[in-house]
Amino acid sequence: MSLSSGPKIWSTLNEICALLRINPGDTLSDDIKFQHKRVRAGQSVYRQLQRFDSLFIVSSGFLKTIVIDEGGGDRVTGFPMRGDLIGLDAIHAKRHPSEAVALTDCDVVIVEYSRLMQFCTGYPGIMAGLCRIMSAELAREQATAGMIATMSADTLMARFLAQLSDRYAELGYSPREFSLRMSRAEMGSYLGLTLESASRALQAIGRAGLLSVNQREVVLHDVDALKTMIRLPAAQSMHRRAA
Amino acid sequence: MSLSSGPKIWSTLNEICALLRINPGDTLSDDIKFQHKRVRAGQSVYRQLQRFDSLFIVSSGFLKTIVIDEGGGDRVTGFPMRGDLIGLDAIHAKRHPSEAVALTDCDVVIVEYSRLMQFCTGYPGIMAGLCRIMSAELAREQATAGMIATMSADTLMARFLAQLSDRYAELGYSPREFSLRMSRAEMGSYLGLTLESASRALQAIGRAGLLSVNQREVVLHDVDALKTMIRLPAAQSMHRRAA
DNA sequence: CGGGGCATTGATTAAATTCAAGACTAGTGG
DNA sequence: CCACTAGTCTTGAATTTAATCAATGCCCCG
Repeated sequence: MSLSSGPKIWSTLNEICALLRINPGDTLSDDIKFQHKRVRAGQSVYRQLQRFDSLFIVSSGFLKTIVIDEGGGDRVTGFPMRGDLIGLDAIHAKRHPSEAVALTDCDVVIVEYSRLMQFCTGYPGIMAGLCRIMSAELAREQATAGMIATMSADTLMARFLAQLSDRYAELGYSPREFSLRMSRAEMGSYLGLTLESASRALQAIGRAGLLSVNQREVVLHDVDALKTMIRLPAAQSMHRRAA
Repeated sequence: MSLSSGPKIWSTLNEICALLRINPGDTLSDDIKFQHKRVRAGQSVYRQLQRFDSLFIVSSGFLKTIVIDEGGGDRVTGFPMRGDLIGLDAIHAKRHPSEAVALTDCDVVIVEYSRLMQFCTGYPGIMAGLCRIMSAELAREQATAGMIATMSADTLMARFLAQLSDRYAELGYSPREFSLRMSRAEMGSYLGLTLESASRALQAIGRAGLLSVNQREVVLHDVDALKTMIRLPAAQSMHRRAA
């Protein structure tokens, strides 16, 4: 169905399971198809307060999820990329508490929630997979949340870069050299910092010799050192310039 | 329902659904029973790194969930109470990434995960309920996480107290007058503050006339005002004493 | 070539942490 | 019954960190 000539607009259930790294445990008909949706950079996959009916799987591209508080200020809660299932936080209230904005042109698979529930009853492997994904998300949030309160700006930034590096590696990209797809303000918001602090933290790590940064292009010189500084208890900060 | 003579040691599937506020959508046999477990104050329901096989539903008592980082320092991630399902973050890795410690004597229902999955395939209502619970947890974490980075210590504390008040109200206790079951250090850890800052924030709100606090006993004088100060954008802080 | 976002950098200010005493409470044993 | 002790909580002063305020520089795009 998908011709090499253009973007894919339908995926089978099997393909979806592969994207999500779920082992369905049954043979699935290739007749079960899910539609794709293309989203331009700057556009939203779903908006806050919008009625929930579908989850989305990122097939390609890079997005941010944000929560907009009463005051109109928005906070970045994540940077979904290929293989991520987004919209899970909307199941509870049947309404999206957050918004997913494409940072690059994106291709997402539309997974209607009622349909997903049907597959869950039919295929226990899919249900287990869904639970595992939600659990992982929960554990990740939990681990991150507390760090933000405890760690210094420099350490937070190091952790963020190390995480990004790992995710790129998983997707088969270079874990050493990549492009940040988000602005300093977006990074900062995600880490609970101002854009100035985010910039300074990045520069500080650069001065320590662990990376080179030029605008949004980053080269990590020592990924291991980056990961090491994360687990330093009270983080000897790098506020002196490298001699 | 439970005889006054002693603690209940078994619950039916129906009772569990009621506790979790799930509508199963089917009639369930009362022959399906789940064992309870009593936990003394200070004891753990499960420990970090322990192998995962069961979730737990809090039937009575008050607990804290903590994550212990490499350095041995622990951070509080939540304060589960009656009706809360705990251990969900362990499904993914089949190992508990956090630990649940009883702050008072507790009674929890043991829900073996493999059994739960079976009920999920048999009863779509239960599966939907589980998904809703996990989604709610996810949304809650997300909403809280960012606030910690953005809001002032006073505002965080106000928010925390307002939340506690709401939860007590839901359980049929007084939303105005209650006992904090945790230490200042535990509150602080949950909010990303030191114990001193937690104490000061509490005193500041007290001086503003919104509450009286004596050790762990709290009386909220104006719950609405408390909730109002939460949504003030940059929080005119209350660092002057009330005239 | 000019203009509008972004990003960096510096100086100042505000907030929370840290360090350090003391005060209250409950529990223990004389 | 009263001191005594351990644990928790409050309060104060100093220090530190990141936010804020304010330019300036850089790059891409029209």
